[in-house]
Amino acid sequence: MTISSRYNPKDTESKWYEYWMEKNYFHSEPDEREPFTIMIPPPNVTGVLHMGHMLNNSIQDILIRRARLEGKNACWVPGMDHASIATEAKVVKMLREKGIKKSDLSREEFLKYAWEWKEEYGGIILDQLQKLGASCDWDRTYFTMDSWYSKTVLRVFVDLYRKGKMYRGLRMTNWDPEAQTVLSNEEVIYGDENSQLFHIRYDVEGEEGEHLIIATQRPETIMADTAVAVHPHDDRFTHMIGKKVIIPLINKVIPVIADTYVDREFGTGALKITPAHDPNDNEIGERHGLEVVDILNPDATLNDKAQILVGEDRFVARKKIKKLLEESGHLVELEDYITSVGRSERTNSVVEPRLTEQWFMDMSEMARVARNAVQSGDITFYPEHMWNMYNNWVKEENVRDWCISRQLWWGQRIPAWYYKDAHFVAETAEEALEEAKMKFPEDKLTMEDLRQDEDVVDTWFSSWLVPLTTFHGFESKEELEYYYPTSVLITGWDIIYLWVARMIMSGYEYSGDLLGLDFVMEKGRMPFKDVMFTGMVRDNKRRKMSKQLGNSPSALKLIDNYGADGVRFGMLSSSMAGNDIIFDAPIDPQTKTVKDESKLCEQGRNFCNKMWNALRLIKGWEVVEQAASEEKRIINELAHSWIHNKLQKVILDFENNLKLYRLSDALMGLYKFIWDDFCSWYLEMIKPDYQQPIDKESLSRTLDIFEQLMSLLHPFMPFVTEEIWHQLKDRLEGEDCIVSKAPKAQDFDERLIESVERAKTVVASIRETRSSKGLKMREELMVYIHENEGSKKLYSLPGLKQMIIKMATLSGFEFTTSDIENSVSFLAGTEKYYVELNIEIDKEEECAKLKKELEYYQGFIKTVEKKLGNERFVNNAPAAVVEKERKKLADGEAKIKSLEEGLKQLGC
RNA sequence: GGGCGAUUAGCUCAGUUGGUUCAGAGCACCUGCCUUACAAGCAGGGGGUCACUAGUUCGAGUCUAGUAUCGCCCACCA
Repeated sequence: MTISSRYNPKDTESKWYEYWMEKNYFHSEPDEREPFTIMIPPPNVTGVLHMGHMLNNSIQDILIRRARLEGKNACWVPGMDHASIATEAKVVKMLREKGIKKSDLSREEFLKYAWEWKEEYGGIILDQLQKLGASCDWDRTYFTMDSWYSKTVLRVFVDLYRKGKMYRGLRMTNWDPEAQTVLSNEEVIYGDENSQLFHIRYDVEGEEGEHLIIATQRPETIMADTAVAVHPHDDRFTHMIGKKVIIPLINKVIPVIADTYVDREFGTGALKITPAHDPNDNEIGERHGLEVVDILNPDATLNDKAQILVGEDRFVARKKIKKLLEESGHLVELEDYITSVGRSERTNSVVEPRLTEQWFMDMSEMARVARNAVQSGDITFYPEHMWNMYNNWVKEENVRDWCISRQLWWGQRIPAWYYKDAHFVAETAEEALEEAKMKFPEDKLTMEDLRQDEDVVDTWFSSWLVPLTTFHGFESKEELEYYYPTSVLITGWDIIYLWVARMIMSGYEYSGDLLGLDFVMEKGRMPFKDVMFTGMVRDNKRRKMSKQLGNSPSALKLIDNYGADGVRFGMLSSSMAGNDIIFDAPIDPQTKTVKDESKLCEQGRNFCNKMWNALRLIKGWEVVEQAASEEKRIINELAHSWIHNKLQKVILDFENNLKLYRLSDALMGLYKFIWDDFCSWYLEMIKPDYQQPIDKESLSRTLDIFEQLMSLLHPFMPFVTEEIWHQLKDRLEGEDCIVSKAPKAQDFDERLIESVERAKTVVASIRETRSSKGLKMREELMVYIHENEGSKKLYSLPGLKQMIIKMATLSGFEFTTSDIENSVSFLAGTEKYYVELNIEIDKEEECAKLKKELEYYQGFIKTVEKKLGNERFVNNAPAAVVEKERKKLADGEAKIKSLEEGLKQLGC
């Protein structure tokens, strides 16, 4: 049988994924085991797999698979977000390409198209996640507009309304005068445009010659001014505060007020306040109780409240008013100015800030609770410093009420119905009608009399319920009781407020009762125990990877090139919790596009190959009962107890790293152990001579170790480990790596590990000597070690000597009490070794080498002596630290002595 | 403007509670190897004033303050 020297990820990965699915290993049902639950941050239904998803979902898969190997009941719930804005935009675009305008469609017709689009194109990303190896419980896949999900969303809306947390209010929104609709922030595109700053004189009422000059870009709105503001500490204007000024042309009298919002450096230092037509002015107006005068019609022409230029378009009015102001002598100066202007993504017309009625949610109480949840330690953030960012969002002075309405069709329609001036909030139209009938008994209302709110709720108003909702609608309360709270949330810190904070709020607001479950959860109300934040994936210029910039390699092509395991390794090997990761994909110099290549992923692919070849080596051995010789037996014995003990140490580190979500460190620890210790040292130690068999015992121990390594590594690199797992031994039904028992750290013998590590440095030094003298690897050498108490003790460990002979290709390794002629010496620890050479030794070179080393140690003990000579150090430092320094001194002195002897012997 | 973070080798990053020869890993680079699992490999090697300045301390990559540079999030520029 021949196995290829290259591991083939392509066939292997699809084979095992199908196998796992067949065996239903990803599916979870409540049972007596401890649950381990993760909710996927639901990707947009329009999304395609990108680097950020790969990082985020690799991490989730690692934690889920690890939990499975620890014997927990692992449940990873996948889902999709309906993403109202993104999806609606996609559908509108698709319709436009077909020649259909959204405005020609009824709401129902449009939604029909949208659902068709969703069914056909939506959710590609979930298939792509499978390529990555994601072990989600696909039977539980949800969509935030599934009917049962929407039902919960509406129920929450109604409940909050009844608790008095939902209210209608005026808010500055972005108005598209051409489409005559409100736009969401995301639909407004800002860009710098040339403009003019008008300096206009406002005369003070009743004081001849006194005036203020304000600066504005929008002179056509002066008729809507209800105040002029200056900075309270601006010496130029303090005497004006409280006086009245006259708006030119219409001669309306308005007050001069003081507000710190005004920037003294900008313009003239005096700001006209137009609460109806500017968001900031609106806020200032609220602070000072100013009147709101709206002078614009929905189509952005001036209405009769403007008094002049009525019926003119806003931009026509601007030109005309310029002339009027010039004529009346109020236009003092005209300054060219560049300003950022928001335009509608849909019509490209300049967006007009406009006050409209919206639904709001009162956040003050919820924010307080959410703040406490993290502060009190109910929920832990990794890394910890994310608390600062979180706190900045939820602290009292920064919390703003949440504007829930969105002027879109795709989403949960706001469950509010209007009749006359009243509104009725209910889960169904029928209930709303009942309420309306009660209020207006004499009107004989029917459904046709009620008008439902046209808007839908913010997408986050559905996704903030993910942990609470997704276990409902499938089964019963047992599910929620069993899986909730979820174990950990993995998400990017960019949505810490939009999503994380709000899920915490909803978690504390609701227990099972709201969801139609007649119990209150006992385990706690938080939606998750830990939150692990991942960083953003950036390019080598530190820009966020995005489609628009074209700076991201294709996720799927990377998987094609390196295998999912290779890519997972690449993503994880450099990503500390919460830190951004720089993913350096090379640029093709000719096409200037990003290549689907990566050094990190290459390293992952090579790692797969390394393990694959270790497998090939082992599989190639013939087996016999007994070791070939006593010498071999003794080496194998040592090799095994060393690797076994060191493995325990590595597992201990691994477990600790996982506990703290230090996944990179956990992975790299295994990587180094497998590559260096297991492959380079252990396998070389026990490897039989060419075409010789191995003894049964050694082989079975080796297979056990290898098997344990696969089980440990499995969460990070699921495919290659499952493949090797099955190649190692004949497996029974259900005996698969994915459901194996991960080994737990046991006690280990630190001194044994140390002794072998020391021997490894001896081997390295001999190899270095060989290399520097230009000797061939296969040429056998004789090595002596100076006999003393320390060396005798070290080499009393059976097999150590034999191991060095084998690993360093020696003809012999003996104790000596005298110096060896014609040899090169080196120190390992405090022991002195001689490598006997059959060639002439360059004495000068040797001398120089020894002298350099001597100098180093002399300098070294000098600093140690200085430290120990410092009374304050000896008195203040812990005894253990002082003791260590003493040992350093003694060791250093011994080395110096030995080096000096060597120099003397060489005669230099 | 408000907030958060970063600066350690050519590149990407570790360095946990201040204390072993603590200055580290991977990649890249240099030298030598087609040695019998792996050239996607093996064996060796060079390379850093830990951004700067001051302070605390017996002792600072690690703690404090300030400076510089960079990055991000949010709000916005009349």
